[in-house]
Amino acid sequence: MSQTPLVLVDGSSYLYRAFHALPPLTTSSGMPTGAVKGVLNMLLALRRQYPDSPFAVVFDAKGPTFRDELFEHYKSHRPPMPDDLRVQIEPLHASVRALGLPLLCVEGVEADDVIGTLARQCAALGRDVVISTGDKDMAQLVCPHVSLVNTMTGSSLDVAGVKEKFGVGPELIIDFLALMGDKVDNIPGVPGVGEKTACGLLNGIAGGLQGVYGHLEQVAGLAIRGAKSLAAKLEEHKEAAFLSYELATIKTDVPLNIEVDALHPGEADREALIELYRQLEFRSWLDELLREARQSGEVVATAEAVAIPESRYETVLDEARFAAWLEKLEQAELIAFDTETTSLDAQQAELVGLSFAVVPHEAAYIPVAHSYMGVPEQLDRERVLAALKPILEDAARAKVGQHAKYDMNVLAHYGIEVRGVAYDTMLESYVLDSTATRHDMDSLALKYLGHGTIRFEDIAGKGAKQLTFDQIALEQAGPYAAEDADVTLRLHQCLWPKLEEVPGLTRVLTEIEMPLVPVLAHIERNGALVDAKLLGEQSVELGEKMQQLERQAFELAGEEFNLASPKQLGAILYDKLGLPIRSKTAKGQASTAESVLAELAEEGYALPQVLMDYRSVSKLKSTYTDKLPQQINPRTGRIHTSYHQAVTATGRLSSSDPNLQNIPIRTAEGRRIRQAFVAAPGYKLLAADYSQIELRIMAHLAQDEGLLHAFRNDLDVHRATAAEVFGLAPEEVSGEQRRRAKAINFGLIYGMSAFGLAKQIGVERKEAQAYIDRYFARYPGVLAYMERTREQAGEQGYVETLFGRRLYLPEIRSKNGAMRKAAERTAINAPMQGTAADIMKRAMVAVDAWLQESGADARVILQVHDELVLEVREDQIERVREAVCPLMSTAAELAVPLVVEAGVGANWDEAH
DNA sequence: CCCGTCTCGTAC
DNA sequence: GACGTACGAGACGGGT
Repeated sequence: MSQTPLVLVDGSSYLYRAFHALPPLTTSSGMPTGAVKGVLNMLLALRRQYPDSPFAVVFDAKGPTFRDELFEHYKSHRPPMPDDLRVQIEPLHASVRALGLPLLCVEGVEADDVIGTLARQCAALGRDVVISTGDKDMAQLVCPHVSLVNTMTGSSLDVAGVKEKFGVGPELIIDFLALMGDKVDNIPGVPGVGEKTACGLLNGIAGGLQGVYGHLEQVAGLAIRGAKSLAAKLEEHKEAAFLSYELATIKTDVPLNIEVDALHPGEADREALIELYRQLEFRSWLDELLREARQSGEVVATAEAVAIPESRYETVLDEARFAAWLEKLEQAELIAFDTETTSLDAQQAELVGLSFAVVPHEAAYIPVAHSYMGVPEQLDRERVLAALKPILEDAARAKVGQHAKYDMNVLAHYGIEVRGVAYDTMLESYVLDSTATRHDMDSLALKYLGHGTIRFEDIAGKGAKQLTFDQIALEQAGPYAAEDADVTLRLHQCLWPKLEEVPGLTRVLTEIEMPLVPVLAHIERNGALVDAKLLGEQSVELGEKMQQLERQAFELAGEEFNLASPKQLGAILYDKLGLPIRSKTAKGQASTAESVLAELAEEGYALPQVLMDYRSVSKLKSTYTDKLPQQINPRTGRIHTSYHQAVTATGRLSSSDPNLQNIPIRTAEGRRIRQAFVAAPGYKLLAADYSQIELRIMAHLAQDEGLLHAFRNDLDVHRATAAEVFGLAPEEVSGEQRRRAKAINFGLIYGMSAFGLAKQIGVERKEAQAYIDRYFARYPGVLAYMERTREQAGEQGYVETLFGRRLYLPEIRSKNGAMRKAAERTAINAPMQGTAADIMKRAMVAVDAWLQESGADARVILQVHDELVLEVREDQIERVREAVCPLMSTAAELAVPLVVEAGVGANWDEAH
C-alpha cells in the first residue's frame, strides 16, 4: 500500500489571500469574519480531498523572525497588517484547533521555512508531500516528492507544471525571483527585469544567478527585448539581486522537533466549535453542528445568540417549505422567477438554485447544487425541477423575469421548456428607453426603485478569485438570489404602468419583443456548425502570408516594427519615410486607416499596399480563423452565439461571443470563412434575406412616387436612381454611374453629407452636392420626409419606427453644431433601420411558429439583420423555402412589396 | 496585472 | 467635423 502524502497548509498565505480576495463579511456587531470563513472552507475541502493524510496547518508566529534580524539593514517595510485582518488570526487558530487539525506556529521561524524544512525532511525519507499554498515562491520546493496545490483556485503544480508555468524549473525559481522580484513578498529584484527577461536570462546562460553574473558579456547576445542595455542594468543592481536571492530563499534546515506521525488530525471539539461558530455567526455550520449534537443526544442551548436579521426572504431546504411555495406559485397571478448557475454562458451553465416571488418583498431561494464544505443538505435538483416543471411549462401561468432568455436556456438543458414569460424587465426598460446604456437589474433597481441591490461581486468576490455560485455560502446566496426574484417583480410593477402610458410601446413589448424571447433562445441553442479543420488550415495559410508581408514591410521601412501598432506605423510612414499626412484621427494622430493607406498606395507608395494586405490577412486570422474554432461548445460541437435584445439604440439585435453578424463577405478571401459555416450531413443551409429592405421602408415612409414606382415594378433601384440623377434612360446607365447611385442611396439612409458622399465615391465635393440636389429634385417625397423627420425629432425629442418603437434624441436640441448634426443623422436613420429590425423580429416569430407546428426538420441558426439562415434536411428544402419566404414577405404590409431572396448550399457562402 | 480608451476593421 | 448601427482584436497608458 502506498503511503498517504503529508499535507502541509500555508495558513498565513491563505489568510492574507482570503482577506484580500473574498468579500468582507462581518457579524451583526461588525466583527470581521470573512477571512476566517474563507480559510476554514478551504481547509475542509482539502481535508476531504486527503482524508487519511497527516496534516498540518502552519502559521507565522508573532514577533520577529531570524529573517528580520538577518535583513535588519534592508528597510523595506511591508505595510502594517490591517486591523480587520489581525483580529481574525486568533479566531482562526482557535477554529483550526477545535476542528482537531494540527497547528504549527514556531517562534522565530516563518511559516515558509517550517514548511520548507518539513517538506525536505519528509521527501528525504521517500514520502510524498503536498503543500497547499497560494504563494508562488513555494515553487522552489517542488521536486519529485513534493508538489503544490492551490486549494482556492484548484490548480496544482508538479515539476513539469512549474517549468510550464514559470518557464524555468523549480531549481531556478529562487534565481528567477531574485531577478524579477516580487512585490507581494517585498523582494526588490532588478528593476526593469520582468518574467520574460528573467526567463530569457536563466535559460540563455547556465548556472542560475551566479552564472548570469559570471557571464554578463553574454547577455547582449541573448534574444531578449532590450538585451543591449540589460548587462549594465544587471551590473548596477547586482547587490539588490543577490539580496533578493537570499530573501527569496526558503530555509529547509531550521531546527524543528516534529515527527510526521504526530501530525494526524484528531477528533473535533464540538462544544468549542459551537461556541466559536456562534461568536462568528456562521449560521449554516452552526445549524449543522446543533443538528448533529441533537442527534447524538447531547443537550445544547438553542441558538438565540445568533442574530437573525428580519427578512421575508427564505431559503428553502425542506420538503414542507417547498410544498408551501409550490402552493403559492399555483395560486399566483404572476410569478417572478430567476435561476442561479455556475456560468454567465447559458450554454455551459449548471443550475445551482431557483428563486421565486409572487408578492413584493417576499421571496424564496431554493438551492439545489451548492457544494462547499459544510453546506447543509439541499433538496434534490431533479425532484425540485420535476415538481416545478408543470408550472414553468404552462403558457397560461404568466411569468416575469429579468433577461429571461438566459434562464430559459439554462432550464432547457434540464428538459424544461419555459412558457408563459409574459414580461421581461430588461426588455421593459429597453422599450421604454433604448438609449439607456444599462438594462441590468442592479441599474434598474437603483434607477426605478431607489434600491441598492446586493451585487454579485459582493458575495462572490472578483477577479481570478471569484467564486462560482455553487461555492457561495447559503447565508449569502439565499438573500442575494431571493432578492433577484423580488426585485424583478417590483421592477415590473413599476415599469409596466409606464409602458401602458404609451400604447405604441406596450405593443412593441408584447407583440414584438416578448414573443421573440423564446425564438432567440431556440436559435442560440441550435447553434451553427463550423468546420474547425477548414478554419485551421486557413489559419496556417494566413499565418504564412502574414510573415511574408511582414518581411516585405520591414524591408520597405528599413527597420523592424510592430505592424499592428498605429502609433509605430505612423512614425515609420510619416516621420521616417515622409509620406504626406492625408487625415488625422479624432485624437490628432496621423491616421493610418485603410482609406488613407489606399490613397497613398494609389499614388504609388509601396509600403501602404503591403500594410493594407497585412491588415486584412491578420484581421481574418485573429478575429475569425483563430478565434471561431475555440468557441465551439464541446457538448454540442457547435458555435452558440448570444443574441442581445437590449443593446442597440435602433431596435436591431446584436450578437457576441462570438459575433456572427460580422462574418466577412465582401472579399473572396473573406468569403472563405463563410465556407466553414456548414450544414450537418444530410442537411443544407437555406439563406433568406430581405432585398433592399431599408430603401423599401424609405419609399413607404416617404411615400415618394418615384421610389414607390421603382419598387412596385421590381426595378433595379440603383439603376433607376442613376437614370434619374444622371438624366439617362435606365439602359444607358454605366457601371460607374450605377455604383455612384448605390452610394447615394446608402448615404441617404445614413444621413450622409456631400462631403461624405464625395469621399465615398471619389469625386469633388461640389459634384457630390450636385448629385444630391438632383436626387432630391427627382425624389421630392424623400426630401420632404427627411425634413419632416428632423422637425419632429426636434419637437418631440424622439423618433419612431412604423410599429411605434421610440428612440430618444436629446442631443437634437444641442447648441453644439456637430452634436446636433449627429443627432439629426440618427433621426433620419433610426426609423428605417428600426422598422427593418421590427419587421425581421416579426418574421422570426412567424418562422419559429411555423417550424414548431409544421414539424419540419429545419431550424434557424443565424440572424444577420436582414437575413435568416436555416439548416434544413435536404429533402425538405423546397417545402421550407416555400413557407419561410412568404412568412418573411408578409411580416409587414408596406406600400411596396417586401421581396425575399433565398439561396441554398452546403455552406453559408454557397447559400448566397 | 488589470482595466478603460483608442484605432482599426468586419458586418448590415 | 463630415455615414447610421453594432462587436472585437491589439496596442497603449494609467492606476493598482
